[in-house]
Amino acid sequence: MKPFQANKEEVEDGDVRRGPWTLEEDNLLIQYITRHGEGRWNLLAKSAGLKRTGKSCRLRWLNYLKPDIKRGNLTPQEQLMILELHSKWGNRWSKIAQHLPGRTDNEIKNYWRTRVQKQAKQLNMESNSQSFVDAIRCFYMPRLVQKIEQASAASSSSSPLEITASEPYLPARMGIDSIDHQSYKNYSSSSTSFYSSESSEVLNPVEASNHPSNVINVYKSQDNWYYDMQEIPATSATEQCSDVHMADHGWISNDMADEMWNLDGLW
DNA sequence: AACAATCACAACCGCGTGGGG
DNA sequence: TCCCCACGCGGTTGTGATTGT
Repeated sequence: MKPFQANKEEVEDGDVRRGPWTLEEDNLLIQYITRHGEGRWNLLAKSAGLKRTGKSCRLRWLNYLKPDIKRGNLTPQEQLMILELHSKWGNRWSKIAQHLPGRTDNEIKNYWRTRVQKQAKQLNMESNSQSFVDAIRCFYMPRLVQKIEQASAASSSSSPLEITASEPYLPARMGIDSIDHQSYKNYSSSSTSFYSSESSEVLNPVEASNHPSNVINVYKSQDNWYYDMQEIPATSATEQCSDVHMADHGWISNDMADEMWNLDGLW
């Protein structure tokens, strides 16, 4: 949907307008908030001369007009962050959005519904099922990390290396028969930590009771996200994502691994 | 080229919460 | 304590764009 486009479906219910915002309305809202600030949305709507509800004004501002809104596709880093945080917090979109500067809860929610839930559907899984959570952790998240690494490698000539990993993170293809456990073990579900630049604190420290040293640290500096993948001892178990573990869950198969792989382009 | 199906995302809706009177 | 209001959150819907047939 293009912004600022007048729409024949626009509705005026009494004195309240609904539907897509016009450029004129956007300008009114921006000008008013620039002068008077946010808040008191119902009053703001009236005072600004907008025939909109306060709710509508607030939503338009927060999700679209606010200056620090970041537009464009989510980066692999951001996608990884969303997957990780959602696995922790569920549909707490606002809370998740707090850790993705410039991204709104609405945007994250839409991403989840259109991309992630689609994956679940195609795999005949419930998006909130443990099986799908495992699928995300064991297939998609490592692949995102791989993407991040590749992007980092591609840009390393012009900028400092942002991601540290001593070896290829995953085998090029990860069918169930070809899993390279030694390289795959570097990512484990229960041990990912995120850091914020503002506070330098661990945002969601998850104690990995079984694999305490298997960690990907994610932190932000300026406008860039950084990943710090710590090596883990060779003796660490790989049960989180091993074929044995998956078999225990009763959902993995060669076919499914292939199917997951074929869906890779959708991400 | 035309139509249908699907995607992406802006916008709306209902509900819960908290503060003030 | 109750009521009202503002606000914020999560779920859902609507619609233009894109892709497939």
